[in-house]
Amino acid sequence: MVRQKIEIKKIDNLTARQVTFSKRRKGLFKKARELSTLCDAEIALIVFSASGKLFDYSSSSMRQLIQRHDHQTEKCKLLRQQPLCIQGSDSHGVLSKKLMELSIELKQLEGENLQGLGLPSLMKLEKLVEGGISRIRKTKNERLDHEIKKLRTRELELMEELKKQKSSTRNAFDQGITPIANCNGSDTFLKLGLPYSNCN
Amino acid sequence: MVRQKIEIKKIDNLTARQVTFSKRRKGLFKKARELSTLCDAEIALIVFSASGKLFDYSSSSMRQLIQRHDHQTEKCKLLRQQPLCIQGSDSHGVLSKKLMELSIELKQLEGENLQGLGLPSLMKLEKLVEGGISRIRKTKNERLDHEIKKLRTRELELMEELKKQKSSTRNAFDQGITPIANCNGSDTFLKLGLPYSNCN
DNA sequence: AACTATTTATAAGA
DNA sequence: TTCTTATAAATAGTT
Repeated sequence: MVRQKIEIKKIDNLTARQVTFSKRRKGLFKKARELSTLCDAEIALIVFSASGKLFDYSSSSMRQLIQRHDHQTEKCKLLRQQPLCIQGSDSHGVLSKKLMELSIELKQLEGENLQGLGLPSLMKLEKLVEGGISRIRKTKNERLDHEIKKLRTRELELMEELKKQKSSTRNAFDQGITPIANCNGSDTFLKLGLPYSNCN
Repeated sequence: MVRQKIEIKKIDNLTARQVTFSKRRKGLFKKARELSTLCDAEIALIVFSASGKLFDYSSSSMRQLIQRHDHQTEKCKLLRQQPLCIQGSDSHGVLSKKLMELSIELKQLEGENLQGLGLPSLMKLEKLVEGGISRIRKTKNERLDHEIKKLRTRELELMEELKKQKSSTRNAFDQGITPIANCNGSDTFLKLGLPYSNCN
């Protein structure tokens, strides 16, 4: 790319490779920071050198970004990382302390770091999370309900339009077509949200 | 950086910001790929646009890279156990920001403040919390198992002692008393932990 | 680590 | 969005 254009393949010479790694790594991190700043993007960048040294950057919280990535990638498995690492801090340690408490609580809600808890705490936690999931499901189902209603309305509109066309033109659509929106009860979506409390 | 040098701060104009995001993102990913190839480095790159769209790259397995990163960062866990080792001031509001992020996440895991979330996010959240509760239940049941085993052992010990006393003193405990520890199977606690995945 | 000739990236405009 | 192009930025090879 400079004195001479180079081919993008592994650099044979160790020294040259190390030098290039150092230069380009710096460039890459700079570009990442710039993109984040300019475009209000959230960025996480993890680089391991060939020798295993770690370099990383994240525009906000690395663990939050990774979690968000896991969510998006549908792989929200059990492989979650440690509670947030704090670099700076406030003078009275109040925020740090609060932050740590929250991190721990969060991990525990996700079912991690439970070893320090006794049976009573575990039962309380279970109740809390049960409440949470039922609210999440409720909201999800409201959203589903809304979507389905919208689709049914749209379907009826389209049927109406078809019918008009049919009566005015007597065209090939002259067969009987009925909307599915009225075929089953209005509660299909509720079946997706049966509480599981009776399964415990 | 071209027709005119630009300042690295958030681009005001939405359209310009989107265009720049698209261009620079492409450039960033290219640089990441090149660095990985040229220098035999392991790289993970996660980018969320301001509108929440995910773009990612990893030179090998994203999961492995993240795990490796977590492992390297594990020393943070030790820091966490000494809350007062942190001093200085939160001049940039970084802590406050993280605190807020965490609070929101926590609330959402508890099934609160869900209004801003779309259907896909809600489903992912539900999955996450389901994973959490199953881990909480598993730990709780292990704890219960342990408690029950201890109690049974203790009961048998007491019965043994009673029997000894009975045979030696022929006292008022001369009625038939049998331990309950052997009355039901050893798996009572397992019934509390039935997976609920078939209840959805 | 510094230099610098070139390549590459990209801001603005179309 | 995509292309064009002038110019800024990055960087390969050298010192």
